[in-house]
Amino acid sequence: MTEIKLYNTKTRSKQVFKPIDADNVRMYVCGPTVYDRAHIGNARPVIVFDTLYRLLRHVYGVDHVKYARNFTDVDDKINTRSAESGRSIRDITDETIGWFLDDMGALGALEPDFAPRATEYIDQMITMTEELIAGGFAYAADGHVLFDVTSYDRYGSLSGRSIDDMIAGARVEVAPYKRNPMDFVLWKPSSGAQPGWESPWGFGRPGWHIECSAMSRELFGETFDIHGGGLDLAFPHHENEKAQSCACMGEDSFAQVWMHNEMLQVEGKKMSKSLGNFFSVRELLDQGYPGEVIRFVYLSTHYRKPMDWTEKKAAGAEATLRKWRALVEGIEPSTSAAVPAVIACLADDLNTAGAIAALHDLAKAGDAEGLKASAELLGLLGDDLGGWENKAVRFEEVLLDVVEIWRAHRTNKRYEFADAIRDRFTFLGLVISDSSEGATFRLDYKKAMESFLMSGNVAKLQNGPLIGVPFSEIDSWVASELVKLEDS
RNA sequence: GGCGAGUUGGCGGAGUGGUGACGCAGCGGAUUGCAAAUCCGUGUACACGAGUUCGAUUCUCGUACUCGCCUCCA
Repeated sequence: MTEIKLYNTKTRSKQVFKPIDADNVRMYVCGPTVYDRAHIGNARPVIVFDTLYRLLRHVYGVDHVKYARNFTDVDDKINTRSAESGRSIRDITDETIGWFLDDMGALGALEPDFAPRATEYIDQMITMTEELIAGGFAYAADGHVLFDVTSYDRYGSLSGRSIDDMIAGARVEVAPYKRNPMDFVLWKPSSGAQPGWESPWGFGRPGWHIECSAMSRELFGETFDIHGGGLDLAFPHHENEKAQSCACMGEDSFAQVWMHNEMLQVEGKKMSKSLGNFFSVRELLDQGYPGEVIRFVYLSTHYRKPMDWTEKKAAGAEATLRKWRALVEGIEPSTSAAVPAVIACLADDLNTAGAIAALHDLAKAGDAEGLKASAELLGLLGDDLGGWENKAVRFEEVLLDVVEIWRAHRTNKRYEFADAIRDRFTFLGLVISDSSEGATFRLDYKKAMESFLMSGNVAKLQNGPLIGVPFSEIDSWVASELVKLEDS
C-alpha cells in the first residue's frame, strides 16, 4: 500500500500517515460561513483537501474514506446580512450553500460525504457545553458560557502560543463576565431578531468554535484522522476546537493530524476586503476562466506555501491543459493506470507541483492513458468539460464564412488578401492553427480583451486586471468584428 | 508587540549532502508562400556571512529582505 506522508501542524513535522482504522479513514475540513459568494481564497482549502480526498480514496478505497465539511449557518455576519436585506436567515444560507456547491463543483471538487449545517447540531453543542461545565472547563456567566483557557494546560500548543503572550498582544475582547481575557464563548444570549435556541443558560446561540467539536464527534466519534483548514484558522478557531474536544474527551481524542493550507494572494498582494482586490470564484468563472484552469493554477503551488493568483499563471495553465486535453481525447484509461511517479509525489505531503511535473513527463512521452488516469487523481482532465464550454467560439457560423474567404485567397495565391484577413483574426485574439486536417481556431481571451479595449471600448478595469470585462462582452465584440470583416 | 513561513536561472516552481527537475519565455533548427501550431535542440540558478563536512544550494547559527496570522476574511 502506498505510504502517505503528511505535515502535521500539531507536531510541526512531516509524518507517515497511519489511519486509526484503514477501513474508515475520516477527514474533517472547516467549511465556509454562508453569507456570501465564496471568494477565491475559500477555494484553496476546498481544492487542496479535495485532492487529498482523492488520494485517500485511491489508497484506501472509495468506500473506506469519509470526508466532512461543515457549513457555518449561524453567525453574526449572516445576521447582519439578514438585517440589511430583510431576507430570512434560512433564505440567505440556503442560497449561499447552493452557490458554494455550484462554484466549487465548477472547480472539480467532489462533494464531501457529509456537509453538516451548524444549526442542525445545536443539541449536540449544548450537550458538549454542559459536559465542559461539569468537567470544570467552562463556566456560565451573565447568560454566556465561556471556556476557561487556564483549565486546559495544553492551550496554545497547536498554534505555538502562550496565554501570556497573547494577552500581551492585546487583541482580545475584554468583557466583564470573562474570568480571563482569553476565555472564549461557547454560548451567548440572543435577543429579539437574533436567531436563538432554548438552552440551560437561556435563549441564545452557540459560539463559533463549538460546532466543529460537536459535529465531528457526532459524525466521526471521539477521534478521527485529519482535520484541515486554512492557516488563519489555526488560531483561534482550531486551537479552541482542540481545547474543547480534548478537555471534554481526553488529550488523545479529536484530530490526529492537523493540516493547514497557506494563504492566497492576488498579483503579489494580500487579498482582503479592505484592499479591494477581493473577488469571488464566480466572477472568475464568469470572466471565462474554465474551472479546470483555476484548479490547475492552485495545484501548481504546494499547499503549505503562499499562492499568488496571477493572470499569467492562468494563461499558462490554460495552454498546458489545452495541450493535454487534445492528447487524452477519447482515451478511456483503466482506473488503475495512475502512474507511480504521480502517486509518489501526491503521497509526499501532497506535492501537487511535483505531480504536475510528472504529468508533463507523461505528456512528453505520449502516454495518454497514464496521463489521463494520473491527472484524474488531481481532479484534472476529467470527462466533464471542466468549464471549457465558456471558451467555445459561439460565433462559429460567421467564422466559418470568413475562413472560406481566407482559404479561397490562399488557394489562389492571393497572399496579401489572405494575410490581411489573418492579421485581423490575430488582432481579434483568434489564434489560427492551420494543419493538414484543416484550420482550427481558438480565442485568446487576454489578447481579445486588449484589442477590445484598444478599439475604443471603455475600460472597466476597476480593481486590477482581473476584475474586467465579462467574457460575454468580448465574445459579442469579436463576433461583430467578424461580421464587419465578412462584409468588407 | 507575539507567533510563523519564505528567499532557487528572465518568469513560475519542485527537489537534493556529491555529475543541478519540470513548465513558460528566449535562442538555434525542422516544417511553412510567410505565419500560427507542432517537433528537435539549447540554459553550470539555489539572498548574504560564518560554521560542520572530503564535499552544501541541501545541515547549524547569524544578518538582510519579503510575506502571512494574531482584526472583517480560508
